[in-house]
Amino acid sequence: MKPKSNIKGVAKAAGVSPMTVSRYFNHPNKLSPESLERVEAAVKTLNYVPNNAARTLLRGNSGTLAFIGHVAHHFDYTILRGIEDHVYECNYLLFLCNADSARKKERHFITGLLKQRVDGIILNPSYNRDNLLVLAEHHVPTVVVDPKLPDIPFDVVRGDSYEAGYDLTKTLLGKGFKRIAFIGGPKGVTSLEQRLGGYTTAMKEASATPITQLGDYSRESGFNITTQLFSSRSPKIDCLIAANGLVARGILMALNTLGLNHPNDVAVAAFDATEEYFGLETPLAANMVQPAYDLGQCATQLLIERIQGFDGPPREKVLPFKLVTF
Amino acid sequence: MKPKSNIKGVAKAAGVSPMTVSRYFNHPNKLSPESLERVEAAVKTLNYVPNNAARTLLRGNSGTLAFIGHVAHHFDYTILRGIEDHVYECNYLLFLCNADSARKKERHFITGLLKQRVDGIILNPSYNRDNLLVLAEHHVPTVVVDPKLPDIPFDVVRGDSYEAGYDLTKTLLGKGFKRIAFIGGPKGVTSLEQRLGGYTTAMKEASATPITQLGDYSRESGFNITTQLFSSRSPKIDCLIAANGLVARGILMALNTLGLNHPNDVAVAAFDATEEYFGLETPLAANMVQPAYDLGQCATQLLIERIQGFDGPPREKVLPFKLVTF
DNA sequence: TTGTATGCGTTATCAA
DNA sequence: TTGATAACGCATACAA
Repeated sequence: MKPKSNIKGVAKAAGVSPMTVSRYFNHPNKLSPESLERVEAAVKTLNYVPNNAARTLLRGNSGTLAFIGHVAHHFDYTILRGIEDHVYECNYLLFLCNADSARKKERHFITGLLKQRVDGIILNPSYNRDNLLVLAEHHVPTVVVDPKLPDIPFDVVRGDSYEAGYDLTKTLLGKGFKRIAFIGGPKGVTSLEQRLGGYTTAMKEASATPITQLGDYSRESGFNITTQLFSSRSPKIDCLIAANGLVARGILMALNTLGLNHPNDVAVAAFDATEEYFGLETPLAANMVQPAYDLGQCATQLLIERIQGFDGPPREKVLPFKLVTF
Repeated sequence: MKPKSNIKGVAKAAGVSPMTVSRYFNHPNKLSPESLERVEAAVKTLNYVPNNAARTLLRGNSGTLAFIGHVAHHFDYTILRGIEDHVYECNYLLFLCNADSARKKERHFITGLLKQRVDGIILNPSYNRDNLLVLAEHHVPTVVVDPKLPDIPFDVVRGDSYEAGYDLTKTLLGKGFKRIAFIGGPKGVTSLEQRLGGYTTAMKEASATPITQLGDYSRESGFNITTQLFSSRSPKIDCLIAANGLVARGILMALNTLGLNHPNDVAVAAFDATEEYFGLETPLAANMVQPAYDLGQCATQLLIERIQGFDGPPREKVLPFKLVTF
């Protein structure tokens, strides 16, 4: 019968006490060279891997983090990559929890993660305040990226949506466009309202009339709104701002169908239109992009500070958008 | 001093024994209605959440699965979604381990997951046989999706690449194309070699000469190969098969630069060109797509069967591609 | 249906 | 530098 692959078995094989083996993994510098060597050999022959469950039980933390969100667009995945890379550097493992913006699914994940004694959570879109409260009650360090709701009792990382809306509109006005419409995106979502605010302000400053047609973030939304917009009235609209890349795609399809040419008849600009969405033939008039990867990295950074004991009031990191061309 | 939020504290608050609380979570049907109610109340007031670490320690399994891979393209992410959804249904939590095809990173994740006593692993591209052996040594149930290497001692799920290559080529020949070239994709990778095999066979059956220019899966690869191909000689090539969506994009860019028109001068077809990569203006001549989501689901299914005790020899599931148009 | 005793693998604490 | 002991929270086996 071969010895069990636990700390005791290794200790016996190495001729030392279990504590020495434990120290081999946790404070190897506190061991004599001889002990070090003997334990190393025993570990190798027994193929021993420490059992994190025992450690978690004892210490109350598991060495794991989690991302709860709704990875639907390329933008979300880029945030996730930023998180992943930083999590990796900090030697944690990451749970991926795609809650699909469904309250029940999100709750399911939260419960599961609490059971696992996850050390911290990065939360992307959540429209549900009560799920956030559960996290607060259990004192799980939590950081929210790109929040959909205002007044959240956690650290928050987001893009500067107001400024982005303002700057994008200014840019377009500067290019000579006069009748600029804002298309798509869900009503009531903080970041979108802020972009809209920036757009509206910039338009008014230019004595232009804001034209907004909200919807959601889908291609269909862009397609339908555009189709309606150009068939109901005979608008003098010369530029459309898409709420995101998918909406832009829908807009382009609609213009195509309508026999209108981008950029000659109507120019299309967008927020967060990532490289993957656009071909060579139709560069956008302008494209204001959130630093998605940085958002992820920054969120992870804040989270780890919390885990390491930072106990100040909720922080808010606001990162600037970038004007991107391709 | 408030009672600790463990099974004992709940037991005391509910006036029952710890075992009754344990049963409340694991075999609630074996409790009297009264006990059930009292425990439920105590759990609620104490905000108690079971500690999975203790359970893992006792049972040896953690209720977690992991995906190790390299999520770079939309295709990979679709596989991941298939995995995620099935994992969710089966009530596991999923670790996301983006190893970026780096041997060292992959090994790091494997070690970490072993420590966590992960119940099973789904492995995507791995070019490293020794990492696979580590998994085998530790008897972690493992399933490989879309393997890059042949002869792997685990369950495997993959697309029928040979048939896909054959069928796609036949389709194009059937459309009247004669001089069809195969562009991009890395040499030595099983699935690509198989596509190539199918392509070659179909070409030979039609008494046509195969023309292949491998590279990798990047847009640059498609761009460069195409540029070279059409400047070095004056080919009578009338159709290009791109190894994937990014390569196709590169090809289209190159043709554009060369002043050649798709589909009139040279038609472009592809494998795995997903919706996101293409606009309205340039539908592909043909597009042979792996059922990525299904691959993920199937892999998860096989994995869970292994976890539940299935102990047969390695299985291989081969799913058919689909011819997709948009 | 309920309860008691025991042990899972590890590490904090204290002692040597 | 090393070791003995106890404790982390839970569920299995058994007893009542």
